[in-house]
Amino acid sequence: MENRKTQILDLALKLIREKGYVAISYDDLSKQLGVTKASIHYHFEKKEDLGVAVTERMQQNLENLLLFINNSTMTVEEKLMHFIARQIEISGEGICPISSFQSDFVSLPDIIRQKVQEVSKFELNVLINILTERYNEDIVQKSEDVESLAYTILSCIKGALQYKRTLGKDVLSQVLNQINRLIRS
Amino acid sequence: MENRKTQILDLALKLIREKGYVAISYDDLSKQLGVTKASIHYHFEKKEDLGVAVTERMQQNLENLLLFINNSTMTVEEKLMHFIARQIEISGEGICPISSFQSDFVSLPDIIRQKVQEVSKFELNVLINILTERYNEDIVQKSEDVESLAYTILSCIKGALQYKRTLGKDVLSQVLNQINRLIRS
DNA sequence: GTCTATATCAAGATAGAC
DNA sequence: GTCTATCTTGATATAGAC
Repeated sequence: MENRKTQILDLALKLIREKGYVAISYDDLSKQLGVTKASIHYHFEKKEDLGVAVTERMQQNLENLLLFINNSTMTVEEKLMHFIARQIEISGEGICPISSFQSDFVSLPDIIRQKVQEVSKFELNVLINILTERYNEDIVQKSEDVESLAYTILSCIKGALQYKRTLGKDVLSQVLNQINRLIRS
Repeated sequence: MENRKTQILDLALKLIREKGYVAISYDDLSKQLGVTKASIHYHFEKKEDLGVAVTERMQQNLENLLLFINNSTMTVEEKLMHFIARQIEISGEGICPISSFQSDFVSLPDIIRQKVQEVSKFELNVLINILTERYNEDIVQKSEDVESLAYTILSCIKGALQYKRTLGKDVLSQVLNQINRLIRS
């Protein structure tokens, strides 16, 4: 069943956002799906394989987002807000999966580490593209400024999603206001 | 030996920054210190006890920082930069221990979760104090603005420390530039 | 493709000697 | 205060039946 494989992947991604890659087990997955551990091992022989598949799903999600944004009639600012909204929306009760992998980074197998770096760079580039378009319309800025702005926006969002856990939900909306200040000034 | 206890605590804090609370084991600690697991269990009967002790150490570190800042002759901007520099300096090869606990949050025992929330709130207040002083000197701003600025600076720094792992070391300096923009505008 | 059963290993934890 | 030895549990992983 190709469907089951996707189902496992979806759940794994959700649990990684909630508990992290190191903390999730085949037992967690199997119980929540009502199948046995062995069944999951059939689809993803080793945990590493599951981890790699998850990063590929993340990459895919970002590519879909990029396509959607590029084919839309949104203004550049709307695109940026859409990008940010997606990050928040996807996270649900958890944090961004990239943050999750970053926290577990030294415990990850090499292959997963490489994949996470790839996804992370791709995500940065998606944001840089959006911001570059924005700055071409208005004030022309040095490309380094756009890059550092992209770094900052990503750091802010991901950091805020984590602070939500210890400081409460309103962290995000407040941080969004400050991001808007950065973009407009 | 009271010294051994501190030694364990120091190492635990370091390893939590590098690998996270869930990922570290009494085996890691004992091997690196050249003692047995049982010896560590003597000082911290359960892993939970070690986790709590680590959060108390974090709280202590923040209190020391606050004292140092309040008793110094630094300008407010220098205080802020000192605050940020400390966060970075402490992290070493890892991320901020608060971020680390936030990532592991749902896997933590209740007591540790509470402690982490306390430390997190205290850290926020230290930063708010610094910023409030700053804004009293210059433009008077609404207190909510100071709070949201504090949220944002914390999120930025912690997020950037994590992105360092996937995007490289220069993330931090670039983010710092943007934080300066936020403070001055 | 999913199951039962089992092997293997590491982790948290405890008992008791020194 | 540190040690050896041991228990228990949970996790990754594999073999083989259905």
